[in-house]
Amino acid sequence: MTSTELPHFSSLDRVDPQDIADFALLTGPTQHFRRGSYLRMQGSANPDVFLLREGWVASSLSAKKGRRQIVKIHMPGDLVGMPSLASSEAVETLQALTRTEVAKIPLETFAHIFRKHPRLAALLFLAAQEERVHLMKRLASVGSTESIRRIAAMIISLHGRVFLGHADKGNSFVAPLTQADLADATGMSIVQANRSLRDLRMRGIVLWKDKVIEILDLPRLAGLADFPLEHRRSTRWLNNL
Amino acid sequence: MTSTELPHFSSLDRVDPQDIADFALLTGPTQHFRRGSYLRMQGSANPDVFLLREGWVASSLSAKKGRRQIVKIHMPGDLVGMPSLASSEAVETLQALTRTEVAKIPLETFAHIFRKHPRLAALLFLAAQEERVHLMKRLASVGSTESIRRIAAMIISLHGRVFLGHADKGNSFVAPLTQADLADATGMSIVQANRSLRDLRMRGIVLWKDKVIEILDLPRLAGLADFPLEHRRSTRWLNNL
DNA sequence: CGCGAATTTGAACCAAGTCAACGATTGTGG
DNA sequence: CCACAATCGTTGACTTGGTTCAAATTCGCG
Repeated sequence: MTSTELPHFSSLDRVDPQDIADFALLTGPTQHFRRGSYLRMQGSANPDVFLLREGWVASSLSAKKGRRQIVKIHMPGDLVGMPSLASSEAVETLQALTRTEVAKIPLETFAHIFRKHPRLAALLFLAAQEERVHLMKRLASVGSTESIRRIAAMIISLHGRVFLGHADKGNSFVAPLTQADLADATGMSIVQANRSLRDLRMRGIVLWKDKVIEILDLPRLAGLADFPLEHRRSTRWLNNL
Repeated sequence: MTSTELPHFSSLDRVDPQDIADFALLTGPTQHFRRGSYLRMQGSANPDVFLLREGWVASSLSAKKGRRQIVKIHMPGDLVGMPSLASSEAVETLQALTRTEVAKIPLETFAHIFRKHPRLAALLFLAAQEERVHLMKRLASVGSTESIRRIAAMIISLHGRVFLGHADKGNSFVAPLTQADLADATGMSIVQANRSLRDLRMRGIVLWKDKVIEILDLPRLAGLADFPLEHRRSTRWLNNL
C-alpha cells in the first residue's frame, strides 16, 4: 500500500497507523478523470467526497465577470470536497489539473467513523481546522499583500505541501499549474501573474518553467511571502482518545 | 437559559435540544473583556477555545506593513478560537469589538465529546466545514471583486448572521464595527471603505451610520454582493447518528 | 467642554487590470 | 510524422481602481 492511497490528515503528528488502516477500509470505488475534466461543478446536487489518490485537483468558486477563485490546490492524499459535506449542493467546482485517480467516499462512512472510530473522527475534525487556518492565511495574503508577495506565498505553500513529511526537502518540484491557474488562485490577472513570475526570475529567487518550480533563494522567497511560520502541530487532547 | 448561552452550530438543521444541553454542561468558567481588549494574541501559547456568550469578537491575522486581515467577525453563540485547536500557538488574534462575555472551554471537553457524544462531535465537524465554506466565499470576494462588491458581500453576510434563525429578518441592525474594521475585513484601505460606503449611501442601497447598518434596497445589495446563495443545509448522514 | 478616536474629503500617485498582439509549446488527427 | 489548431506564455501601451498622504470635521466619552 503506497502513501498516495491514504489520506494524510494534514500535518498532524501522532497519526496512528491503525487510524489510517481503519480509514482505508472505508473508501468506495475508484474513478479516473482526464486533465481538465470536472469531478463536479459548483451547485451540483448531493455532492460526493473523494480521497485523491493520484494527480492534482483545483477547488474553485466562480465569481463575477466570469472570474473564478481557486480556493485550494489538492494533492494526493487530500480529502477533496469536504466543505460541501454539510450542504445539499456542491459549494465548489472540482477540476482535475492532471490525470487523476480518486476514491469516492460513501457518506455513510462518516457516520460510521463518528460512531465507531472517535479517534479518527477527531483527526478529521482537526484536519478541518487546519484547512480553516490555511484559508485564513490565504485570505490574509490576498487581502493585504501585493502581487509578488501573493505569488511568493503560494509557491512557499506548494513547496511545503509537496514535500510534506519528507526529511530533505528539495528546492524544485513539478507543479502542473498554468499561469492562469496561478492567477486565479492568487486573485490577480494572468498578465500580472506572469509579470510577478518574471520579477521573481529576474531577481534570482524562483524559476517557474515548463511546470517545474525551482526555488533558487528560499530565504528571500520566504521573506517576500511572510507566510506566518507553520506552527508546530499539537494534538494535545487527542492523546486521551 | 437564553440562546446566547448556547453555541448555535452554524445554520445546521436538526440540531437536537439534547445536543445543546449536552454541550452546555461542558463549558468552563466565564470571563469578561472590555471593548478593544484582546482575548489573546496571535502566537500565544496553548490557545484556548471560547464560547462567545455576549458581544462581538474579531478574529484576525497580522500581515505585512502593520496591516491586519480580519478573517471572521464573531457573534454570540459562536465558538471562538477553534482554528488554533490543532496548534500549539494561537494562529489568530482575538479582539473584543464590544464588551464581551465568554466561557472558556477546557480542551478535555473535546476529547470527551468525541468519545461520548458522537452526534455532537459530528455537529462540530460540520460546523467546521461550514466555516471553511464561509472563508472560501470571503476569499473569492476579496480575491476577485471590486471594493464596493466586497463591502456589499460583507454587509449581506453580517445581516444574514445577525438574523440567523429569526423568521422575520429586519432591514437594520447594530454592527459595532468601525470603518477601519470593515476595511481590514474586506482587504482595502480605510479611505476606500469610506468611499464605498458613501457610494452605497448615495445610490440608496445602504445606510451605515453610528454603528447601525440599514439596508434600503436588499435586492440591489444582493446583486452587488453576488454572494453565492446560501445553500439549503443538509445533515444527511448525520441522521444515522 | 475638551480630547482622542473615527469619519470624511481632496489630490497625487501607483499597482494592477484591460486590451491587443505575437511567439512558443502542446496536442491531435490525417 | 507532419500540419494545423488550440492553448499557453510574454510583452507593450493604456486605463483604472485603489492607496497614500494630508487635513478638516464630527463623534463619543469622561
